[in-house]
Amino acid sequence: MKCDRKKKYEAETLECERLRETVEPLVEWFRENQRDLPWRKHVNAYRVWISEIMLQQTRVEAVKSYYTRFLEELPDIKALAEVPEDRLLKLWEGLGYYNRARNLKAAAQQVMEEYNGVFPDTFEEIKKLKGIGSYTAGAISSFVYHQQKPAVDGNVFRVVTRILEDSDDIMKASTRTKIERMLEQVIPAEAPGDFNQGLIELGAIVCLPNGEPRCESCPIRGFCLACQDECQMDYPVKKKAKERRIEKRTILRFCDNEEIAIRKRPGKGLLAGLYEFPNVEGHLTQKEVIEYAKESGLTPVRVKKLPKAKHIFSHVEWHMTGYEILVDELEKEFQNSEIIFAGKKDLEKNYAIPSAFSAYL
DNA sequence: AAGACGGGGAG
DNA sequence: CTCCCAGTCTT
Repeated sequence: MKCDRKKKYEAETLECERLRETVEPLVEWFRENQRDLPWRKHVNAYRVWISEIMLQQTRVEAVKSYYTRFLEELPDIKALAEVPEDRLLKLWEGLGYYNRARNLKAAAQQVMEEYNGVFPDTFEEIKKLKGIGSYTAGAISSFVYHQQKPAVDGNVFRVVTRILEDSDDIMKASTRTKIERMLEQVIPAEAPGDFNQGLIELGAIVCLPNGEPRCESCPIRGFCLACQDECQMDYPVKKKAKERRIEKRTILRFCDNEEIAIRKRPGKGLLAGLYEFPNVEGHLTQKEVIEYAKESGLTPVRVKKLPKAKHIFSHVEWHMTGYEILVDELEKEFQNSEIIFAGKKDLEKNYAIPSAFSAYL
């Protein structure tokens, strides 16, 4: 009787053979049908790197304008390594997962110091850079340096699990490792980048995540088990996320006729380093808000209740209520050194405010 | 292995 | 509204 390990090995070998059949049609399809995207013109490591980081958890349409603006202002590694953090976060404002931006700068500094300003050209070296994990290292090393390394993102998970009717939970690290291991044996030496991008592009425009996939225009439907069995929607298998906790907060707009009070969030944690309106835990009453204002040294002229708002993060929900507290002369009255007074133009131009606060902006 | 970390689109 | 998307770092 065969041991378990051997059975698994043989199953994987068969799955590799199925995947191998998709290589040629997929590469050809990608070359014919790829979208015209800003980061696909004059390909180099810097441009691919920035685009891949921006594209993490973020849709192509949303990224386009950010990418163009980012590259105009920070056209190379040196410029990125030297950009002030507040300016960097302003360029990133609205994209979310702001640590991605901080990691970009840290990695740029790493490249300046450890690689003489030249982006490293092997998977192993690239992966050592801050913010670059298995996927992004695979993407850069295969798209730019033609290394035979897999780049498994959500699109690839979807495409591969459908081709193979693979029911492993894609949230498990072992599933990623397995798919990477299989793809590594399949990636063609002549076109590693086009094959990887073919899988990704197929997932983005044909093998769709929501709604019915467009199997009729899929170049590899003949090799797809899920398509044959019409069970595409059953893949990928993913364990349900746990429920979000709810946080009640009260947002406070302290303002006079010219300026409004903002403050910088802590350097770690949610929305780290971004700016916000002062806010407190819980839903305060008008009376409590006036009390809070007086404790801050203010003499409110008028207090107005603002509409409720909700903002959903991946792991927490903010249920917000707000007040506008009009003061005679904000800057003279406020006793708190952490508070910054910003005019309307100043706020728009110089401070990154996350969209969680947009209802009060 | 599990949790933290944003924001937006589709139905 | 509810569903979906899912890379990397930290713990």
